[in-house]
Amino acid sequence: MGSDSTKEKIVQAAKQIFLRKGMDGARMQEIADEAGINKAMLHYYFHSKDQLFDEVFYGILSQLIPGLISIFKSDKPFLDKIEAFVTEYDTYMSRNPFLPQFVFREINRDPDQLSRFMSDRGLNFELVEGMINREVSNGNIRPITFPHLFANLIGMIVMPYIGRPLFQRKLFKNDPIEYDRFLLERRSVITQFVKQALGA
Amino acid sequence: MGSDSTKEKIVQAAKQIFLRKGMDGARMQEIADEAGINKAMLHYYFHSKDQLFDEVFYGILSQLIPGLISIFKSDKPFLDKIEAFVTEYDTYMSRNPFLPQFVFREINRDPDQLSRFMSDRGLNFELVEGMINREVSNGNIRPITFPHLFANLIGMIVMPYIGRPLFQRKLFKNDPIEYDRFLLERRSVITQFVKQALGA
DNA sequence: GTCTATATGCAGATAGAC
DNA sequence: GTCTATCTGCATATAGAC
Repeated sequence: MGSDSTKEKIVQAAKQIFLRKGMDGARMQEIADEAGINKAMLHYYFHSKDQLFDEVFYGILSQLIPGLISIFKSDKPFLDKIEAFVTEYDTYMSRNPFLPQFVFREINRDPDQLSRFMSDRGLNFELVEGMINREVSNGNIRPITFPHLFANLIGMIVMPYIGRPLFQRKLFKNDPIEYDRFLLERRSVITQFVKQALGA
Repeated sequence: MGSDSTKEKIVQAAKQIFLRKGMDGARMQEIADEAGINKAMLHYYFHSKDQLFDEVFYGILSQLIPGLISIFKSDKPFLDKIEAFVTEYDTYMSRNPFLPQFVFREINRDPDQLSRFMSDRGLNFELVEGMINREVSNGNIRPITFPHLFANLIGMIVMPYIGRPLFQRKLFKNDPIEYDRFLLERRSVITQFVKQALGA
C-alpha cells in the first residue's frame, strides 16, 4: 500500500498502455485508469509523460536486449544459436505482442537517445558480428554479412506481429486461433528457412 | 493557381508529413506550412484531418498494391517472380523510406477499413497462394505455406527501413552513404537467401 | 500520498471579411 | 478561394485541501 506499490502499479499500467498505443497515442488518463488511481498521482511519481515513457521503454529494453545477446555467448553450434535466438525472441513477443511496433516506432522518435543507452551499457553487436564472420571464413555457412543476416532474422520474426491485424484478416479469415497457431509454427519455419539458406 | 493546383499541393504536402509523422504525430499547421498555404484551407478542401489522411493513405495503397500483385501474374519462373517482387517493392521504398512504418502503424489503427478497402478492389492473395501451393506440389520448391513465405519476404524487405535510425548508428557508424549501399545490396541478398532456402 | 479542482497550452475546426 | 481571428475541446500539468 506504500509508495513502492503505487509506483509499481503505475509503471505496469503505463507499460500496458504505451505498448498498445505508443507515446503519441497514449493518454495519461488512460494510464491512471488502468492503474486504478488518479491522474495527479502520475505527476507525483513522474514529473512528465516523457519521463514516465522513458522509464517504461528503457526498462523493457534493459530486460530484452542482454538476454538476446547472451544467447550468442553460449557454446552451441552456430545454427543452434540461431534457433535459440528465434525461439527466445518469439516467446517474449508472444507475451508482449505490441512490443515490436512499439520499439520500432520509438526507434524513429529519438534514435540518438536509444543509441546512447545501448552504448552506455556496452550493448553492441561486435561480438556477434565477429562470430558470424568466422563462421563464414571457416566455410560453415554460406557467405553473408552480419547486418544482412540480422535484418533477415529480425524481419522474419517481427513481421507477423506488426502486420497481424491485416494478415489475420486477409490470410486467416480473421480467425485468431488459427493465427496463434501460425505464430507458433514460425519458430520452426524460420529456423529451417535460415538453416537452408545458410547451407548445412 | 486554381483550386486543382491548391488541392494537389495540399495532398502532396500531407503525404510528406503523414509519411514522416504518422496520423497522430502530424500537425495540420505543419501540413499547411509545407504546402505554403493557410491552415483554414485544409479544412476548405478536406473537412477533417481524418478525411485528409484517408485520401493520402489510400492513394498510396491504390498505387502500390496492384503493382505488387501483378508481378505474380507474369509468366516468369516462380523464383524470378520473387526477385522481381523484391526489386519492385524495394525500389518503391527507396523513394519513400518512411512508407513501411507508416503503413504498419496504420494497419494497427484501423484494420477493418483497410481490409474492406482491399476486398472492395479485389485485392486479395488467393491467386498468389494457389501459385505457391502448386510450386510446392510440383516439387519445384521446398514445402512452405503462403503466409510463411509472405511474412518472410515482407519482413526481410521492410526491416532495414523501419529499423534504419538504429541500424545505421549501431551497424554502420551512422554513415548514411554506407547504409544506402547496404540497402541496395539487399535486393540481391534477399533474392539469393530465399532461393537457397526454397531450394533450386 | 492521495485526492478534487483548476490552470495552461495547443490542435482541430469554424466564422466571416475580402 | 484565400485569408485572419476565434471558438471549442482536450491533454498535460499544477495548486492546494485533506
